[in-house]
Formats: sequence, C-alpha cells, structure tokens
Amino acid sequence: MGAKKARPVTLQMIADQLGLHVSTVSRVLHAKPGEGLRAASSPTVERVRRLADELGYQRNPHAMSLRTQRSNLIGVLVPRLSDVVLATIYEGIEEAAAEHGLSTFVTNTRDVPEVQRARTEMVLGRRVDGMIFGDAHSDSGFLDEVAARGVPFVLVNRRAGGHPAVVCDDYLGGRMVAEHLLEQGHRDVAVVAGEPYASTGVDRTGGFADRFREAGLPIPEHRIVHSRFDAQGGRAGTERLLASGPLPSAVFVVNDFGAIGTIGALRDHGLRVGADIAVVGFNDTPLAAELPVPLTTVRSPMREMGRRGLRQLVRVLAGEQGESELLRPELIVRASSDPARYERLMAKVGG
Amino acid sequence: MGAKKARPVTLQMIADQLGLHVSTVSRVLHAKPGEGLRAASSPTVERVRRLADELGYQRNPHAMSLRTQRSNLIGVLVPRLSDVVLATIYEGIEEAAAEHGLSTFVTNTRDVPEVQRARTEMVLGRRVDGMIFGDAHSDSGFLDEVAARGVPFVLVNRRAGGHPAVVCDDYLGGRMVAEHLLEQGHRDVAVVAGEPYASTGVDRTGGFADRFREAGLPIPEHRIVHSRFDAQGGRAGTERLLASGPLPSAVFVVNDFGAIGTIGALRDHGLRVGADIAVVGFNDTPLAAELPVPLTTVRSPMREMGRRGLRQLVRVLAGEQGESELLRPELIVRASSDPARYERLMAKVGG
DNA sequence: CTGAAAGCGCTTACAG
DNA sequence: CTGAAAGCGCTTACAG
Repeated sequence: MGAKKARPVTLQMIADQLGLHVSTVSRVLHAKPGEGLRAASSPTVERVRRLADELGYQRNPHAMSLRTQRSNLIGVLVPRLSDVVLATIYEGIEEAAAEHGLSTFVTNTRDVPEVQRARTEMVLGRRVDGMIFGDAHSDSGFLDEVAARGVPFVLVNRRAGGHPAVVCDDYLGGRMVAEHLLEQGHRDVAVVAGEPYASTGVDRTGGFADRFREAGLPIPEHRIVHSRFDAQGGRAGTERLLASGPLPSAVFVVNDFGAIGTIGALRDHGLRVGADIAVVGFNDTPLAAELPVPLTTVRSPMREMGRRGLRQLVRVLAGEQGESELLRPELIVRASSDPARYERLMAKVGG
Repeated sequence: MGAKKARPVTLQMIADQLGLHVSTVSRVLHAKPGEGLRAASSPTVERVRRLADELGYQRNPHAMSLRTQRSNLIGVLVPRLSDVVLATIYEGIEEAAAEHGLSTFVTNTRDVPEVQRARTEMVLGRRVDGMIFGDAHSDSGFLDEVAARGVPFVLVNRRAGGHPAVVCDDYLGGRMVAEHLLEQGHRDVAVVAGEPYASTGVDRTGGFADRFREAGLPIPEHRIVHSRFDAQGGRAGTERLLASGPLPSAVFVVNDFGAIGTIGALRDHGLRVGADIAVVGFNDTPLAAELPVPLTTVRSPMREMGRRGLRQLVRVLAGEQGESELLRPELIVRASSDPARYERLMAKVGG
C-alpha cells in the first residue's frame, strides 16, 4: 500500500524525449510573452508545449528561484488572522497575488515587537521578494531598519513613518462618526480608542475629536480610553469609562469587535444600547448588521485594501516608487445610534 | 537613496574567509544534532559557528530544497480565513509548524471544488512536503485522488472518506446540545444544519437528532434546514424554518455565526431570544459570550485542533501512519437557552 | 578530520 | 533556430 510519490517531470525529461537540449525546452516554456525573439521554430514550440502538457510539467520553483534570485514569494505579517478585519484584508492580498503569479506566506505577530522581528527574519530567511506589513506600530523604528536593509515592502491597515501604505482614511471615518453623533444631538461623548500604537485607532479618534472640538465641544481626556482591539478590550475600556464619571450619551468604539464588548459591558450595567446610550463601531464587519440592536459603523474597504496593497508592492518590486493610498470610508447608520430606527425595531419586537 | 539589497551570505563566503572547504562548513552548520559523527574538530566548529553568527548566515532554502527534495513547506487549504473558526485553527497550525521548523502556505478555497483543485495544484507546484485540508467535502473523490498520487496530507475541521483527520467530536457535541434542550423541557425543536457536504454540520445534526429520537421525539424533516456557514446563511435558513410551519421552541444552529443570523431573523419577526425561543450555537467564538443575550454554544478546541493536525502531518511525513483524532467538545450554557440566566440578565437591565 | 566532486533543476548569455 | 556551458547555493557519499 501507500502510493509512491512520482518524481516530478523536469525539463530534462522533456528534452530527452524530444531529442532537444534542455535550454531549448526552457526557452520555449518560459519565454516571456513580451520577448520579441522567438524561442524556437513553430513546429518545435508546438511539440514541446504538447509534451509538457501531456506530462503535466510544472516548473520547479526552487531551481528557478536559486537561479534567478527571485522567488515570486511575498511575506505578509498581521497581528492576528482571527481578527476578521485582517483576515479579509489578507483575502484581498492573496487574491491579487495569485493574479500576479505570486504566492504568499502569512504569519501572526500578535502585535508583539519581538515576534514581529522574529517572524520578519523567518520570512526573509525564506527569501521572499517583498513584504506586506499589516501590523505596523506608529513608532516605526523597526520598519525603518527593514527599509534600510533594502527590503521592499508596503504597509496595509496601519500606516507608519511615511512608508508606502494603503489604508482607510481613518481620520475622515472618525469625523463622519462625530458628524453623525452631533446631528443626533450628542454633546457628551466618549471614545474607546484602541491600542495607542496603531494608526487606525489613533486616526479615527483624532478625526472624531477634531470634529467635536470644531463644534465647540472638546472631548475631555478622561472620556478617551485605550483598549485592545477585541471584544475583551472593548469591554475593559468601557468598564473604565463607566467607572470614571457620569454616563456619556454616546460611545465611539474604534472597531466593531470592541463595540461588541462595549455592548456587553453596557448590558451588564443595565443600559440598553440604542435607547439609554448610543454606540458606534468601525469596519462594518458582517455581524454588525445582525446584532440584536444593529450597530452603526463605518464601512472600510478591507478586501480592496489588500488588493491595492499587493499592487503597490508589485510596483515597488518593479523598481518604481511605492505610493500611499487612502481609501474612502462610508458611514452606515443603524439602530444603535438612531432613535428612529430603534423605535421601529422595538415596535416590531414589542408587537 | 534606496538602500542596496546586500547579497546574502553563503557557505562559500564563510569557507573562503576561513580557508576551509564549503562542504566542511556545511557539515558544521547543518549536521543533525542526533548525528553521532562529528562534523569537524572542535576548534574548526567553533570558528565556523562564530563567523556564521557574525555574518548572520541564513541557509538558502531554495538551494537546500533543490538538493534535498524537501522543502519544509506545507500547504493549508481552508474555505475562508475570514471565518474565525478556520483562522483560529490555522493559528494553531502555524504555531506548531514554526516549532517544527516548517513554514505554511495557506489559501482560501471558498468551498468551491474547482478552486480547491486549482489551489491544490498551485500549492503542490510550490513543492510542499505535505498538505492540511480544512475544507474537505464528504464526497471525498478529490481527496482520494490526491491520496492516490502519494501526496501526504491530513484533514482538520472536517473529516471525509476515512483519511486521517483531527476534528472535534461533532456528533457528541450535537448530543450535548440535545441533552441540554431536553432537560429544559423542549419538545419541538429545529436545526439550521449548515452545508450538507461538511461533516461538521452533518455530525452535529446527527448527534442532535439521534438524541431526540432516543427520547422518543424524532425531529421531522421540515425542521432541519441546510444553510451557509455564516450570518447570512443562518438568517436565510431561519427564514425558511419560520415560513414552513409553527414556531419551534428552540433552534440549534450548527455554528455561532449562523446563530447570529438566526438571532437577527428572529428579532425581525418580533421574537425575543431567550424568552420566546431558545437558540444554541456551536464553537464558542469570542463574541458568543458578548452578545446582548449571551449565546449557549459548544466549545471546540480550535487552536488545539490545528496544533494536533500539524503534528499528525509531521508523523505522516516521517513515514508513519496518520491517525485520526476526535477532540472533546464542551457545552457552555448561557442565557439564550436558559430561562434562569435570562431572568437574571433582564432583572439587571430592567432595573 | 577535511577536501573534492557530483548533482538537484533551472536560466541565460554566447556560439554556431 | 538550437546547443553547450556555466553557475545559482547547497548536501552527501566518498576519499584520503
């Protein structure tokens, strides 16, 4: 038992069967389409292609990489793939990579600097052609080092230190939320702001706070708390908020998962989201719409961000200058911050 | 500007600087620890190691793979990484792989057979040493083919066709849910059963239905509907359930994300989860506990499943027989199916 | 204990 | 249009 693993077909095998030299076969099979010079005569090309097809030839990537010093591999670092935001961005990266004939290594760094370093070395040790970081810290020392070493890379999700980055216009997203809450008449608001080292949370908070300041309602410091980017973090941040003073009328949580924790904490304090207090999240993850009280949030083009990040990396690999891109967010209003929608919802449930 | 990418250090460079032959350096640096035979004299070993360290030598994996026909790479296929269940299993795989000196390619197949085929070929084209499938379909024709080709692989998450698989004891998990609902006095229940090609949903439903049958309460066919494994799927399945007859007193949704869709649909029909109808999910994903009405669910050891799956693959790669493993699930009762807990919750919120 | 050779599978100027 | 050679960086018996 146990099927023997067939030795893969090589160029040499094809050459032998056809009485050609391996270099001719190589030229035929892998001549760049743009290449003006013909690889061989039409009949030869035909024969080679046919046999390669028949035998199911697949180029040995290790041999090719060794010879060309190009691996067509890229490394992707994310804080954690179990965060649906990063997983979705990665799906975009992978999709676009496949279209460019590139394969991706993706790895979790849990936002721990030592792990970021170690995984970067590991990935570089694999001789990737370039990297995409989804876990940049605002203190960009590490990335500066990587850049100094000449490693081509781009950032997605979070920006840092002026390196080419494809991110959502988080500042604008924060302003949109502020605008919405101001329209709803909120005057005393709070923010669960995420990790202080992540541009996402910082920029969202910044836009939000700026807009309130412009409205003559600067947000006091104790109304802004940092937190981890998950349900636990949202819960913990909210508990601190509730302990630190009177109840605000609205809470902006800089990501949906945090918002879920916030909702849990508010519930534990006997507060009804949408009625007693407004809550707004960020990212419009799939469950925001499905929550018992649907969550107002800001939609960010996550998959598209991944696709564009990969495209920028391809440009960098081609020797061009990588460009930063700012993707447009969109406010999605739902019952968690809109009394009219909340009433309609309750009417249905109540009746 | 533009740091030049330094050419990586090779064995040859080290050998030259030390006046040694490259083969000696190779032996020193990469002799297996188990190897009884010494690679070189102590002083030589010392000098080589020191210089390698100093220069930051990293073995070129392409050269090594080409020479040894072993890539230390494994391919992982999942339906989608944006499903937190699969992302968490993958985290376990990656963790364990790193401990074994292996790197992983992971790729999304969206449960589409043509994509599964294409991605498998792509990954095999990268010359991985083995594969882990998290997206097996019960109709195991494709996997049988892969096995016949002699590709070493194991399954995680879903089992199929008797191939080595590390999965949760889904059947038992389903029985646990049934047991719990029977204790709560439910007699008329329904199931949102997931995709019919996935053993997870099928086994969970099977265990659940068997237990009810044993209790003398066989579940009529129209009370079991199939659905996609996400919030949208749960919502759609639940709508069909609600359209097909009188209201059941409890709904078992075979995964948490589906359950969220179910909760959304029930809400839209004016039903209060935990009061008017019980809902139970599966997997205990992080948000189950944070939902406004916390969700009863079955905890499955997702990360551990990934770790064990990788370990089984390592065994297979070592020429041993891969073994299937069944991991133990645990029922987590919360307010969505427990009137006592629900009352306590409401008392807090109401007050 | 250390060196020399062969070879993994490919690509790329260079001849002819 | 096609062949021959060199070489990417490594490992692995085999000599000595």
